[in-house]
Amino acid sequence: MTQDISRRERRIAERKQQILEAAAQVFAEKGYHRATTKDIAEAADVAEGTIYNYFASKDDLIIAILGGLARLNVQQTMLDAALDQDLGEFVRYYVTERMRLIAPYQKLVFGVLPEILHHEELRERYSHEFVLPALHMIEAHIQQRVERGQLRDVDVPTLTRIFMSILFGLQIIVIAGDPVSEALWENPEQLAAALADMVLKGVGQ
Amino acid sequence: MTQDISRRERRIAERKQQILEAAAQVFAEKGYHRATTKDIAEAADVAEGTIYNYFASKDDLIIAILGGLARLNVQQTMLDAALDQDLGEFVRYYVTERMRLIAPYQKLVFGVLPEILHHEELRERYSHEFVLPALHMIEAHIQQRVERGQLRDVDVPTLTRIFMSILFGLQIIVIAGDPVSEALWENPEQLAAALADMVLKGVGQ
Amino acid sequence: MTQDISRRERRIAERKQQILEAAAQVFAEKGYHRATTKDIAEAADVAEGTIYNYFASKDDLIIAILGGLARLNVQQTMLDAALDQDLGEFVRYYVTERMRLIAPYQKLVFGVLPEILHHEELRERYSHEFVLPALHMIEAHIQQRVERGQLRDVDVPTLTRIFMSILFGLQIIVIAGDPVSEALWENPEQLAAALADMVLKGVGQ
Amino acid sequence: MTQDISRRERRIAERKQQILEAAAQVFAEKGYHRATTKDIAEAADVAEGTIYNYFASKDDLIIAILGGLARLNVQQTMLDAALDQDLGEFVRYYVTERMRLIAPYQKLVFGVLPEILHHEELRERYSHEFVLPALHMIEAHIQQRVERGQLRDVDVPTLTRIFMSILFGLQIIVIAGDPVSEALWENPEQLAAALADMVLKGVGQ
DNA sequence: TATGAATGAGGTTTCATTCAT
DNA sequence: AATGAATGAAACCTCATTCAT
Repeated sequence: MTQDISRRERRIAERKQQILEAAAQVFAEKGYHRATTKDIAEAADVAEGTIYNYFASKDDLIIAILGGLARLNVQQTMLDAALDQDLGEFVRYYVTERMRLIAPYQKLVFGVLPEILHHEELRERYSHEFVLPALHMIEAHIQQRVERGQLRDVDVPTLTRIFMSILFGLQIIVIAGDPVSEALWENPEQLAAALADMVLKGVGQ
Repeated sequence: MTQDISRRERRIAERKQQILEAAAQVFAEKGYHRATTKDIAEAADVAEGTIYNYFASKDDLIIAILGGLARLNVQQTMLDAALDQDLGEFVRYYVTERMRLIAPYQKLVFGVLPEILHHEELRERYSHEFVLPALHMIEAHIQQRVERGQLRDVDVPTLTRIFMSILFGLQIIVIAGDPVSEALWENPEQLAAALADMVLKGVGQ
Repeated sequence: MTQDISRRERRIAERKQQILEAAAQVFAEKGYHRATTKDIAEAADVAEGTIYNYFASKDDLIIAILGGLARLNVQQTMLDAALDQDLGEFVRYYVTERMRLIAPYQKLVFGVLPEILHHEELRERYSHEFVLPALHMIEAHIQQRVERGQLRDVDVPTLTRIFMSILFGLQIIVIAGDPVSEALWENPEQLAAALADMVLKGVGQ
Repeated sequence: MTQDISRRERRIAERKQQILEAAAQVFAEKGYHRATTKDIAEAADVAEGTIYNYFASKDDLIIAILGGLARLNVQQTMLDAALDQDLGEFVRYYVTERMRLIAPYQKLVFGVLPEILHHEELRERYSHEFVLPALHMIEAHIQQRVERGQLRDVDVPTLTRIFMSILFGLQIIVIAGDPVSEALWENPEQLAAALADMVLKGVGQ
């Protein structure tokens, strides 16, 4: 009996996931507004009406996708564990890890971003569940390293934003169609190494 | 007679501009797809039909806006003139200048970005008229400074992308709703100084 | 299961037919351009959007109607079977039959004719699926009768066109509002008899 | 003074004619509904607004064109003069003459026909000013020949309709795209001869 | 629960007509 | 009288959502 319920719940969860993945794929491909519920239904191999048995509306799909994205942030535990790596090693590790996690969702993010940004509630959620946690986690981590004397005396909040900006910004340049950035993006280790080198040592003579 | 023609041409140009600005404003506010031609007409204080006396379609409005954005890039002449500034001074100057130019168009850019990215022709244009020129100009400038021995031996294309990523990426974080980044964004000089400091000297001990 | 599919297919076919008949009626009544999709939807007693579940566009409705008209041509088998009738009997039979078939579609034809004639693809189809088959069938039939020595030595293609012109042309005069022609049109047998008499014997002294 | 007025009137008449011819040409080419007032203005080399200084509406253009068509009918005087020709000669003459007159207006007629047919007032006018006069004139003429004993005893009204149907109907077949009919249409004399031969002698053995 | 046809609000676009210049 | 930009009604069509099966 309890098992029946849990099996049922699992089936529901699976179906939700199936539809969600289809939606994510179609949003990534066409952008939110150009993606129709028909497209999504076809990609999920269900009928259009079925979508509405699992999600209240098309907007609801974005919200659910956003929830999935939130889980993409590098885990706090990983960061804690990484405290013992030296700074360069850590930067290389973090950049590589983050790119590995984010890369598959690049197009999706840009497919739904405008929708998120122009939708009060969604922007709040995106901000609080995805962007700010990532910022704060890395900010705290940097702060700890500063306290351990591994960085020279810089403004930690500013450094955090600059550091994260690189990762976010590179996505834009890649998507905008710069082949050099695309090549960088496809070699996470190499990029991570260059980034670590420049960020740590600076580029001045 | 010739005056009549030029007056007429000027009036047409002014009207185009009026509609374009209204469209830009509405796109910035609502995003391309949520912005209706009705909205644009109201913002421009003309009838809906009038839009089509000046632009062939709603898409055409984006194309025209994109054309306007292309003119936003820091001019080559500015860069050439800046070659004699020392490196730190230059970074501060460039960042400040670019932020000053781009800032008013931030929301607009994110309002139309998804449309651009999912529209073959538009993406090409955006890429070739806006993103790549900015990259190549600054890349050439950096290369010249490398040749003058002002930078240590770094990979110029990579440095260029990293540097520009910071500027593009910061926009995302600001728009995503991080108050710290917003504060940074609103003090271009301060941000420019911090950025120059970190980029040149690095953050390592 | 298979029954379900066939039932579904039948329902779809029926709905298509329902919409098509409504469109035909409205086109006949108002002409293609004055007929709006709203009119058609009302005549079919469905919502406007429903039309587009069955037809890709308003143009598509004409194409479908044209397909229906193509089936209106007197069948080849009928003509073959009629070879043994004597000439006068045959003319009377053919004229009667053709009028009976065409009459209900007169107004429809003239409602969509201009659209067809000014639309490259439609004109081709109308020509190849409706006009030319009718011409060629009757031409071949006449040729056979010539070979059987039932007609004096006339130019068969020319005779064919003249003969068919009478039928097509009478429609125009009827629609143009000549009461005498209308009376003729409403008594197919009488018209057929007169026509057969004149065509066979001529009107000269 | 009076001359001024008449000169002015002549200028107005000329301008009306210029616009009318442009409209006729565009209607013939595109059909009434696909022809825009912009098209007509361009073809007439005037501004769109100018059309409305001479015609009350787009519909008004059709009415005026119809008036021009009415003058196309073979003149009564010509028919009277032809009474002395023998029957075959007359048929050849009439057919040739009518084709010569009508041919240039074929496409125009089919461009505006549906509009005429679905417009109460226009259909009336087309009928009373163009179709019926032609029918009645030729009917009266045939009647006279019957009385002179040149035709065997046929029903004159019916013969008239059949005869005129050939001419109207051939237009349809030509426009519908039958190459044989097109060839016939382009050799009025030959067609007239064949027609006269068949109509007079019949095609039976 | 799954389906997919039906819905209709609302979008973009066209174009006959008006009217200030 | 001529112009052509402005107008806005109305057209065609799309698509998120509903609901009977």
